[in-house]
Amino acid sequence: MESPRYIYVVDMTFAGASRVTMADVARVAGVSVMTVSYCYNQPGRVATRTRNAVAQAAQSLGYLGPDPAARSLRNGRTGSVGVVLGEHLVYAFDDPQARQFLTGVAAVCRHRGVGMTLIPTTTDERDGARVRAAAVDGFIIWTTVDSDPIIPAALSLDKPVVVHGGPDVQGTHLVAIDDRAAARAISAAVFDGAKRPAVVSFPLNAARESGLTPPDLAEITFPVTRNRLLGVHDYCAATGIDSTKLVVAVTSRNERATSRDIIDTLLDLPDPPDAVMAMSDELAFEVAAALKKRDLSIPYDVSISGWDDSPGAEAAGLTTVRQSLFEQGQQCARLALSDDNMWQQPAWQVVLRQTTRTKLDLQPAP
Amino acid sequence: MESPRYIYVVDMTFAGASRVTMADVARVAGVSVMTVSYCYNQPGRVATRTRNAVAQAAQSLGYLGPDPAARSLRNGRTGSVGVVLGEHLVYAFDDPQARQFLTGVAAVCRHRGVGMTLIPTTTDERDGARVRAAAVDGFIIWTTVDSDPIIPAALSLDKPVVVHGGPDVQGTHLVAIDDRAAARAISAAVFDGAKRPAVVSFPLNAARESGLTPPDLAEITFPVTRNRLLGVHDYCAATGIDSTKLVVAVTSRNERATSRDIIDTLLDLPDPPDAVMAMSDELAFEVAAALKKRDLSIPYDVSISGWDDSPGAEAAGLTTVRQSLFEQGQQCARLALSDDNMWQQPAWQVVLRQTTRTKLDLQPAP
DNA sequence: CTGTTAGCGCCTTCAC
DNA sequence: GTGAAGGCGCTAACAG
Repeated sequence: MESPRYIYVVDMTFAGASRVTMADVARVAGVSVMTVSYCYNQPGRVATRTRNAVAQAAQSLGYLGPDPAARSLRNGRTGSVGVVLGEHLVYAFDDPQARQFLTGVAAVCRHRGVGMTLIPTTTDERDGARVRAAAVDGFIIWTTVDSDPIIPAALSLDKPVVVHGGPDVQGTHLVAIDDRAAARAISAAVFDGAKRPAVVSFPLNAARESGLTPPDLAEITFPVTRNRLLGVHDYCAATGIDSTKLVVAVTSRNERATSRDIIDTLLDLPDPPDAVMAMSDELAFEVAAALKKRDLSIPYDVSISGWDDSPGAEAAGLTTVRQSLFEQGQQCARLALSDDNMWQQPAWQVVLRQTTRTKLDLQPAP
Repeated sequence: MESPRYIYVVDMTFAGASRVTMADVARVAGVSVMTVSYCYNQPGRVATRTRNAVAQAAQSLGYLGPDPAARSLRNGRTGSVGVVLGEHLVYAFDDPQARQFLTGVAAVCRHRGVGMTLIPTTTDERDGARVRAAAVDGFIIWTTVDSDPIIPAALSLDKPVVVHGGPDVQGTHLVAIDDRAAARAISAAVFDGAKRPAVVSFPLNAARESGLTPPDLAEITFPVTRNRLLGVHDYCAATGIDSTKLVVAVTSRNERATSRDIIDTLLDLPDPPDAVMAMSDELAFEVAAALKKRDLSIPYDVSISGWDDSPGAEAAGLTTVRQSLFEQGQQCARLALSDDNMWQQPAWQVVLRQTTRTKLDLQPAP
């Protein structure tokens, strides 16, 4: 003997509602199906009396409006933007950058009354299918590797595809600051006068191996990481630093606990750095904590810089690259909803505070 | 003159793909439409040769798999769970509790390969329509007020509805700890020996007015807030404390910065509290900071307790109610996907640390 | 293992 | 201001 899975409110307004269709409402109201459809989609077109009759019929039957699946089959819109966070999904809510970005996306979605669908991926070959099977009107892809197959998969659907961070693929919109220029500028702030510059870097590629790597640009497939390292090299080239001597500590994740080991390794080198450019404020905070533990002063023994100017950077006096992930999230959402043709590259700015020694003015050229 | 909105990869595999249907593939492969459908949905059922022929036809036409809208119109499933965070949506990613919860939901979704659709609401009368218009297989509703209309709206669709926190509505699944019992237990820990107990509370209702309110239970429509205050009253009743003398500082949001003013007001009362039960660890941290600013010692001048045992509580030595929002998120997701009939109420536990003076054993009865 | 039939619930198109 | 026809792309149910 089976018992019902759910117990419904007895009110007939709601019972079994999902099986009621426009046709039922039309029959009860004594009008055609089209009239019911108009009542929901172009109410101005329907006579007030008719509209009331339809409303009453709908109410008495517990009809609750057009079915979303049928509607989107018919008109091709789903009312949701897809957001692909990659393997990242499960810890996206812990990453301050991803959070600010998602908040920006959410703000636009809420304003427009559209949903945001987080699409899970797992780095296996079924990801393309999952992306294509998502009922969304456009895609936002959180920073990924150069030839991530989900990008062509998303592109194949004839819907807007917006990539945040990178890579820059033909047919997509790229929303990202000029990481290379910003890296060059922040290098000037943090490496000014340094003898032994070092970088604490995001992962190089999907393998996410941590290590003290000499920067082999060829194996870097995360565009953000690559562009920032290129910017550092630009600075080295311009100032006569031998960039092959640059130490790059690569973390496997943008998270303090995860990066602790490699940062310790970096600071305990026989010839430890006297200036550290970190690719995020989080990582910079961890470097600062590690320096404090070693009784090294910032910026006199070691100057450090972060990236993002996240909440907390100001209080910590951290020199950093300011950018608004929130605004970038908003921009991505607008582009994914085809609601913004006025593309402009997001702004960035070097914010000089107390963790670096330089007094130079390091803003980007206008 | 119009220029094309997107530039597509020239590869014909992808161009204009979205207009290719199963019928086209069937024609080219020389089979029926059903066979193509089987190839995608029950490949084991199709002969290898046929399957290859279909795959080749699909490839040559640039067919990329079944259209999600058509598929869900037909079979009634969408492959996504809806999550309603209320007005909360835009700052949900800042709230540590909501984040842990969402991470739990995301973990299950990723495992099952289903998406999670965040449904925006704005507290206007169109919310019901927005909820119903979401193409999802089930709803998860983040803690809300007693008679939030989105609950009947979601219920009317004949899909599983899971409410986290509260309210407990017939026909929905409720996932929440026994807040009342837990509040009584944590009260025993934090108020033990106190002369002037106080509570720093979540909002009472959707108005979210901050204030130093005498606890009028009738106006409280957030079940979580109500249950926790009831638990405090239970404790008062059992120990002979006059609960009308209990001071309740109500915050408008579970966030440190927002709650600062009311906490200052509370601590600067002519007769300030000597024990504070806060409804979250965040709020407790803010209380601790405010006490420190006043050079009051914890727990000797003032004992305090938090709620959730979030990361950070242990390091701070905070006495708190431990619960796993992550597991609760997982449970909600499973229920929303009709994948879990083994419902059991989530566990909680009082964790005694250094911010309270009591040494009693305060675990829940088995 | 493959095909036929019959819609899913709605909205575009075109008539009146 | 309203209605009739037709089909969006797919799959459940049932043959064979």
